[in-house]
Amino acid sequence: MSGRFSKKTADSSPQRVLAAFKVGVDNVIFSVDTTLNRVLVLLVMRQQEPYLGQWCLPGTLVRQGETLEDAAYRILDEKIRVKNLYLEQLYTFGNPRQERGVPASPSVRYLSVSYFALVQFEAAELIADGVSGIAWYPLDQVPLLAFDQNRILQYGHRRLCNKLEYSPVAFDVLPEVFTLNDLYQLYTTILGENFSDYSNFRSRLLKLGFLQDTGVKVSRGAGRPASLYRFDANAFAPLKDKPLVFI
Amino acid sequence: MSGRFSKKTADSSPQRVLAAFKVGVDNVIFSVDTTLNRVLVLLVMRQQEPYLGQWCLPGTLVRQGETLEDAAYRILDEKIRVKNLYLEQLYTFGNPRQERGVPASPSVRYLSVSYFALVQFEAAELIADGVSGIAWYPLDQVPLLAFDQNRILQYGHRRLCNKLEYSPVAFDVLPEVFTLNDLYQLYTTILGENFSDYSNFRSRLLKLGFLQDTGVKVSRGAGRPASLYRFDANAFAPLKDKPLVFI
DNA sequence: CCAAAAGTGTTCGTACTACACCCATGG
DNA sequence: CCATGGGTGTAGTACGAACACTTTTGG
Repeated sequence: MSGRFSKKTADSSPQRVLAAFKVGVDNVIFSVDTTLNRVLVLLVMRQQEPYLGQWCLPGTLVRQGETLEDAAYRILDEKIRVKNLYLEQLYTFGNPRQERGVPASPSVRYLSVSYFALVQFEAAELIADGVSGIAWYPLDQVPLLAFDQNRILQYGHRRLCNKLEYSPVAFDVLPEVFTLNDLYQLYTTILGENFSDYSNFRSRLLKLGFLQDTGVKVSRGAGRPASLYRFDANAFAPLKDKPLVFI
Repeated sequence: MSGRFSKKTADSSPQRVLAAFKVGVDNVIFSVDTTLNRVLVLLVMRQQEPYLGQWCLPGTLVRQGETLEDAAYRILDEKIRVKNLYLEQLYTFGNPRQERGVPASPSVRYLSVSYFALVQFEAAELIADGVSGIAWYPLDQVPLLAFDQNRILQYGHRRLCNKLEYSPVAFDVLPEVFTLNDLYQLYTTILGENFSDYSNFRSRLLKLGFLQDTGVKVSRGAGRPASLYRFDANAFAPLKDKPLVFI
């Protein structure tokens, strides 16, 4: 039997002490500032002990009658107003030594179900309630977070990169119409400069046929005007769960 | 603002009724019978109400001082003896209407953190404790499970297929040495016959260079004897998080 | 000798890479 | 007219799909 099972304490006494839980949802909310080429994550400042005054991920405890996803959307709604977004469950962390501010019952464990979200930076409007701090942090400048949440963030970042490669998340977070350069900027900002050549990225995506050229041109300063494209979800459907369409 | 946010009830009364939770871990444990070409999942029969006598995924409530992963391994240890296995967290389900047998406190919600496991079928030995039913079910013959767990199973099956394509899980569940046909059988059983031609599968994997030919030949009935190979984790390391090495 | 299983090789088409090059606009 | 960004084309290479073929065993 492998060493992995060393914890096995063949004790099967009928009643063992179960853990009692508070369940919270913590969101890793990303956005992308393509003009400054930065990936941003939304942080809030803690208003209570423990970790008072320290930055952390926006989170909440789950209420009665509320699904986990409900709770995740609720935090989002409390912190930012957005037009489009993508949200999905990320991972569940349940460190037994990590208790959260529930002073009345010190033996209650805190379980964190984390959600991953990607929102449109330009259209996102932070809701400052006057008291609490809230800010977009560039991913490479994130400080030490409360509750060891940097691990969650790291997890979320991996998910962000993967999602971009495998799924059409990008279009959930781009405007209705966009130039191919907008799309390319989003990809390079998240995946780094060396994921693909622009012209190759271009022709690969166009060949797949789910980007409709609207015919409308838009001029951004100097240079030839660019076509505006629209994502065609129907045309994309057959490519669902085909691997790696976007790299 | 999108319709997605219709739940937003601008009520921010300071104290809302938080949900209290029992947290359980439920395992989706797969194994592969390559001789009969079947993917199997481990089910146990419920011994208590609700859903008494109905099949379900092996699960447990999380105890004090125990991590989620601890709990997942504990269930495994209680149900089967295995040599090698792969285990990772799958998804967390928290339906607020789905209560679990905690009759003393009807308002306590049940939260299910599910884990995905893959074990070696040949070396797995089910632990029958005389009372409870336990069995490997072929994936296409799984009955209606308690607590709507078929959703979890479906989720686990998707993960199984993806894992096989992206990561070297297969080697966690094959013997130390194996023939290329053993490996191929594992893949076809899980992914279906039409994922790749044997000879192409062969040459692709060998070219990648993380399979060491031990030189030892093994003869299985008629036909030319096959070489036994060994997975070289070091040689594989540089291919980590390179996409789609196995398809 | 033949069937069965292991292993090798070949052909063909497609897809990615890395560029070079043309186009349209603002200053 | 030229710098700037948008867009097209091409040569070389690599790789996967399909399938023919050789090798080595047991009966």
